[in-house]
Amino acid sequence: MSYVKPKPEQTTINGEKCVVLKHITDFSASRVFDCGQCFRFNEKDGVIDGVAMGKRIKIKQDGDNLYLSGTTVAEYNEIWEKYLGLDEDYGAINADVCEKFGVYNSVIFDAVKAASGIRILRQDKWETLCSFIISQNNNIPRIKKIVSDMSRALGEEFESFGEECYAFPTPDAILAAGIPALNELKMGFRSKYVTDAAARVVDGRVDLDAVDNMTFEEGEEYLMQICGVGKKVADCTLLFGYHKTEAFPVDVWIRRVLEKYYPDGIDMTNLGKYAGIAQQYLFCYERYIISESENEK
DNA sequence: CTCCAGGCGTTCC
DNA sequence: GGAACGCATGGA
Repeated sequence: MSYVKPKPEQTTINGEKCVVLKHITDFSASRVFDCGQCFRFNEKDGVIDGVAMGKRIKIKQDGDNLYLSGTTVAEYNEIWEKYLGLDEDYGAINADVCEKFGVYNSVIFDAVKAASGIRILRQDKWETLCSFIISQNNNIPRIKKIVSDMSRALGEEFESFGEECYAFPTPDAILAAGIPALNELKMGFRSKYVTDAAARVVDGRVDLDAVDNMTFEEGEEYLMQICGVGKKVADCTLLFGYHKTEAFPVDVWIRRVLEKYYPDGIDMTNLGKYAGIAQQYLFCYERYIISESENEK
């Protein structure tokens, strides 16, 4: 049975116009935005609120209904369907992940189950690269604070829902602000890395659109020319910013999870085109299941 | 106080 | 080629 993409409809809740998607499957809004792939959304009173693609959007999930306010059906079709990954058949992807890793590999099986509902967002390339440079040797709440502060300080201002909002800063704005301005945002040693990335994009030494046509390995090598971009940052950028779903930064950190169960190591080659998605499931498995069970001790 | 957080560059062997 | 170390910052 083939996947039927959810169809957006205009509706109204509490007098407010919004877009509704009915009968969505394999989608958990709270997990999608809390799983560490995206740093500009926050959940409050069941509403996920943030800025992406230069626009403010509020998202509320009620069972298999998904409500998007601050947008229109036309804009959903143009931007948010792909951004949210609602154009993809995650039932099939998850089956593929389990098959490639082996259904008898209990870690992956449990991870897919634990991470059920997570989708890989198709985020802006520059925002993804910059955010994951900031992520290094840092924790998610502080990454979110720095990204938020930087957007407020250097991003283009616009109004939404009667509030001032800020787009993610352009490379030009960051380069113009300079390292001292980034230091004031408490970026620490990452200030020079973000500046180097911005400078390379501005002067054309790095063409982020050129990565679209590269293989995963070519994209890795290309992005790693930026000072402060190693394998981990490059892989996360390729996965979340370019949707190159085979990206798998296993050498850097995910092995930690697997070694708990496979002290002798497991074969990480030929994991298929969704290895990056499996990687994110493992990250969430640790974030939501392992960490929580350790907290209970 | 120390340890850690979605790492990376440098230095040294 | 890989191990050890420093790096800014803030929370636990």
